[in-house]
This record gives sequence, structure tokens and C-alpha cells, in this order.
Amino acid sequence: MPDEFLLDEQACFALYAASRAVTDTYRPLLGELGLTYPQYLVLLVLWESDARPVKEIGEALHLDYGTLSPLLKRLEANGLVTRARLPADERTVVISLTEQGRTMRTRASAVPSAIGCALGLDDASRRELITTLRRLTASAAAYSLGGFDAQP
Amino acid sequence: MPDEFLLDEQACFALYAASRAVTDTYRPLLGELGLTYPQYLVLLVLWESDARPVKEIGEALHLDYGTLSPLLKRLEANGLVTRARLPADERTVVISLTEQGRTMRTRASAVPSAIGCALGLDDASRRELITTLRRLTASAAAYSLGGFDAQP
DNA sequence: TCGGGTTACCTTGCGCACGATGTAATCGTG
DNA sequence: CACGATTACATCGTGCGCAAGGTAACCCGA
Repeated sequence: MPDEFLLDEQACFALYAASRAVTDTYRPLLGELGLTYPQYLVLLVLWESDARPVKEIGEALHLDYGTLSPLLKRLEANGLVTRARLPADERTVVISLTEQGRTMRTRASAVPSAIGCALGLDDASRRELITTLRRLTASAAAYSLGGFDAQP
Repeated sequence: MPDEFLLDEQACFALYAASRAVTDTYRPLLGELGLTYPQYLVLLVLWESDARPVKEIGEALHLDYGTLSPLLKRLEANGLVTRARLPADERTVVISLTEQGRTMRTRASAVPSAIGCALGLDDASRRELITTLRRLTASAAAYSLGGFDAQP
């Protein structure tokens, strides 16, 4: 029987390595724009729909406050977003794009296609990969929450 | 035409999210053993073949010295590995498992199958995923090195 | 053999990522 | 209305992950 501990047999390590390889590809492109990959992801969320509470951004990216709070303060310090308490609910902080944050979308317009080339996936296999990874993410999340005992 | 900036269309984000979801699954299992996921990966490498220089471990895991040096010192502090200069070449540091490091393999014997269950992949789709991710990793790495101009 | 280049590793600084803890605002219930 | 619970966020500590800058050991050609 095959060794279960073999690195090459583990989807987890392939995933871990691929994820880092991809962000390595983003780094020089985003570096020219003064962005990191997680910061770019936050902008993607805001470009889709602006003026969202921190909570929604966290849900979209699966990131918690401990990660987002300082990240958003850096985006604010760089003049890309503003942070404002909602008058109707002083607990929630709404993140909005500045003019510079909106302009960044144009400046970054070459990024998605460059990455698309770098990964070398045709449209079909890209979609298939996304489907597989989403199923895997959901399965892992379900396991992390309840384990297998949580079934009825 | 579809918006290239849409988060849901990006394989990169699916990859990023899946990778973190998987390490989230490892965390409680490895936490009981006093390990982190990268530390576990180093042990996987050493369980395959013991007494290897830092350089080889780095090549196997695609990690640089800046990441490995402190990580290995933590493993040493926890009594799982030793670090020794090679007499034949005083530059290279050889990492070897301690008795406790070898025992850890037994203690961790339940981890791979637990993760296998959590991910919910049958053997065929697991292998296919690994193949896709390796191709993607190689493609991204090639792009990062030379870009498209590097072609003959 | 000697001096420049290379190699293997270490350290520092910064930015995630996450658990744990704290705080103020809001909600719900008696 | 009071007050305990919940919600939304901030902060702190630890451990990656990577770039940049170091140091000592080794190699190699003149």
C-alpha cells in the first residue's frame, strides 16, 4: 500500500504550493500599483459594489477582523478607501472607495488577463478547477465546523 | 462580455480560499500534536528521508531560508529535530529527526486519513486535482521567472 | 596561493492570517 | 425600562512567507 505520508500524494500540499506560486505571480504586477494580493482582493470586492461594512468584505473573502482591520487601515493610509461609522448603527464601519481607489481599477485593468496567461488555463478547465476547489472548500469548512459526528 | 474583475470568476481566489480552508482543517488535528501545518510539512519531508540539508527541505517545499530558518529553530526548541553543521562543508546545516521526531510520525498516523475524509475527494479526482495544480504551479513559476518574452 | 565570485545560511522588517481578549453599541426579554 | 446577551469591530501575540541585506565557508582561475 502507498505511504499516506508521501508529500507527492497529498492534494493539500499541491494546493498550498499552487496558492503561493500564484500570489508570486501577482506580486510584481501588484507591486507596481503599491498593492498586495489580499489588498487587491478587497478592492475587487469594492469594485463589485462599493460602500460595504467590514463584515461583508470578510464574508466575501473568508477573512476575519484580525486580518481585515489592519489591512483596511493600510488601504486607508494609502488613500484608496475611507472608513466611516454608520450613523444608524455606530458599531458598523463602512468601507468606501476614494476617487483614487476607483481609478485603481483602470490602472489594474491589465492584471486579470496577465494572470490568466500566466496560469495557462483555458476557460473550461478554469471553470472546472473553480468548481472542484469550491466543493473542496465547502467540504473542509463543513468538517471543521462539526466533524463527521455532526450528521443527523 | 463578463467582468474580468469578478471575484467568483477567478481561479486565483478559489485557490487562495481553498488553501486556507484546508489548513483550517489541519489546525485542530496538528494543534493537539503541537505542530503547525508548515512544521508538519517539514516532518513529512524528513520522514521520507532523514538528515537533509536546509536547502533540500526548502526545494521540496518551495520555501526559502527566511521562512525555514526560524521554523526549524522552533522545531529544534520543541525537541523534534537537531541542527548540525556538516564537517565536510561547514556552510550546510543538516536537519535530523530526534527520537521524538520519529515518534511523532506514529502520533500523527491518523492525520492523513482524517484530512482525506474532510476533503471528500475520491482517489481519481484527487490525482486529477494534483495534476492540474502542478501544471498550474509550473506555469506560474515559468511566467514569474521569464515572462512571455523569454520564449525562443 | 590569493583574491573574487559563489554558496548556504541567518537576520530583519513588513504584511498577512488566526486565536484570544477587549469594548462599545445594539438587541431582546422580562 | 433595566440588564444580560449579542453584534461589529479593534488589538495583541504568534507564526508564517518573502524581500533585502548580512556573514562565513567554499570554489576557482590567474
